[in-house]
Amino acid sequence: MEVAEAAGVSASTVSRILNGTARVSADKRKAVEKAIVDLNFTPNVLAQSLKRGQSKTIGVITQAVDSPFFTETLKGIEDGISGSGFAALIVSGHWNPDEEAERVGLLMARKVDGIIIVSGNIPDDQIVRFSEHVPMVATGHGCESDRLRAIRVDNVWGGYRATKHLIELGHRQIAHIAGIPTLTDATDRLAGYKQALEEAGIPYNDALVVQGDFRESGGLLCANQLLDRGVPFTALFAANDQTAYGARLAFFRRGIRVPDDISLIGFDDLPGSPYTTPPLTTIRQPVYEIGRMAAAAMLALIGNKPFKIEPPQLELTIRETTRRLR
Amino acid sequence: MEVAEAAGVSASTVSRILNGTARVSADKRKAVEKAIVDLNFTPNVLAQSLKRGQSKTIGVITQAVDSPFFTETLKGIEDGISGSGFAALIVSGHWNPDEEAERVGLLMARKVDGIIIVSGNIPDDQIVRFSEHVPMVATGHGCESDRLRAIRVDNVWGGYRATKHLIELGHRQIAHIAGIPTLTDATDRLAGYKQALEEAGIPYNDALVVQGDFRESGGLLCANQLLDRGVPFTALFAANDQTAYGARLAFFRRGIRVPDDISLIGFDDLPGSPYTTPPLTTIRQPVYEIGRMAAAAMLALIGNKPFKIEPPQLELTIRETTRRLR
DNA sequence: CTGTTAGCGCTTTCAC
DNA sequence: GTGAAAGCGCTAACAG
Repeated sequence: MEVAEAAGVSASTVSRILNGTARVSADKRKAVEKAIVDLNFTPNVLAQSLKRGQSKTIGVITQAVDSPFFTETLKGIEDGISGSGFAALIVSGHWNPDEEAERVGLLMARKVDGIIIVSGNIPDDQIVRFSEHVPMVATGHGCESDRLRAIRVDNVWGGYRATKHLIELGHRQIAHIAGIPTLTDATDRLAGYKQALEEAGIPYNDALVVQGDFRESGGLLCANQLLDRGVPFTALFAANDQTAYGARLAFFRRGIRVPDDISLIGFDDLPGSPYTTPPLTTIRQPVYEIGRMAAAAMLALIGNKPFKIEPPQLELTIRETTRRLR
Repeated sequence: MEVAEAAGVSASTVSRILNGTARVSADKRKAVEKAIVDLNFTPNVLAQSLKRGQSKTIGVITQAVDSPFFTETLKGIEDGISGSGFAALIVSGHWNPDEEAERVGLLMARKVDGIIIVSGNIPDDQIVRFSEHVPMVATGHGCESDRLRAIRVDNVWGGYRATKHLIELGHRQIAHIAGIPTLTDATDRLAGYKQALEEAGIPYNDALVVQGDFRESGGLLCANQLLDRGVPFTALFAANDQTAYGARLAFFRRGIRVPDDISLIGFDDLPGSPYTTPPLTTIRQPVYEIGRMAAAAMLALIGNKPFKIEPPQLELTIRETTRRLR
């Protein structure tokens, strides 16, 4: 390499200094260090990777980089690997299992040292199969194996807790805007809703449940639908905060006051939720912490170190969109 | 390579088939294709890159992956390069010039084929210097050179247009919560605010301007500050939507109605802004389009193709937080 | 302590 | 059309 020549030593010596692999005499070290600065030299990570068989890169598959929900997790991952010498290669799967699988291929071709998959629609058994080739960490999935760690919150509990909060406030007619039915996050929350209802002896009413899409526009649409059905309700549990935002606007449009006329609870606790008017009561999901945990688990997996995943806890965050009935 | 052996041909032939570099007889092609499928072979991109001297990777430096403002641009970039065979390596600089410079180094060490830098605090001349080593596209910067393209919106115009909208509605006492003063985005918007005032013959009043931080919490704080000063105002121009959200909450807390008592206008048009209550009037910034354009410009730069950057236009988006005075 | 040698997986002349 | 050979930039034995 160029530096070696300039410093009058062999390439090996330069490599040794760069990596601290072995002791080098002080004078040669000086010469090499000078040459490195003079030539503004940076080792070619590609060549290093090819040689070492690992690329110091962690692949991350997210679903939509534009959703605040994912970006918080991304930030956690980023913070978690920062300083470790690894970099994150981020790609999106857009909730499409085929696309996700293709992305996994893309990442493997780049010889990433591990893949973190943030939520998504890939079947669990396929993830297990992938993990035979490369260490994986999956959030929002339940499966584990030798080289696969899963991080998942208890969405059933979350749906249950949200609904129970409403019930505790005296509500009995509680509507629900569900999420995308193919995602277990959504169906789990719905299951929790039903469970809380049943526990309180409130019969489940199909007319009070409508299917959204986890986005604001869906929330707006669904709330209107709910209202148009004419079945009265005093509280609404939205499957996520974005849905709640949309529903909130629907209510606003019709002059329905929150929480005076209808109590509203969301799910996620997005960064914007403390700043809605009024601030949104919600189930806080520790997305940032999930990201950090995913990163830590991956680093441990790569380094063959033990790591215990503490399942992150959901938390009822009471703000001002829910109130006691009467 | 393994595939070559399995198919009974040389590595060169496999390479030729993989890249379509030369004609290969049909039978060998068949054999190789079969072997590829059988062995589930994917070429090692690292080795390819090392050989070819380009990595099929575009580095992206963003400032904070958790801000909706940046993630929209990121999505645009991602969509823009998808299908081109390139992948995006995303890192954040956190508004810290030193950190940004270090990240550029990290990306260069990985031999990225180009770097897109999304906003940030690196001095322009340093970007020019970087661009001597690797093609660059910078958003929010003005400098251009041989291997450097810049994409920037006219923030002065935006600040001017926002303020003028308020003036057209009859407002004369217009407050402003500014952004981070080290960012030209912020100072430009402030300049536009002053310009509109001057044009309308309204004297600039220091007591009506306070410095925020482009975030909700800052907006809340600053709006309270403004209110506490006791200098009356009927309209507020917030330097970005997040600031507007915070200010909106401050007003809500004090029973000040928007837009009945105070008109409010933001800047950016974040995905959530059409869903605030009431929906936020703002200056729409085409962040997604900026991302796409950055990607297209980069691809053109890499391919040595000509590309004309159409400076993206800001647009006054009137919704329901501003109204005519009286 | 340090230089020599071989090779990571691929592409690309250069012959045949 | 196709194989042999060289080499991208680096690291890791292996000798000294």
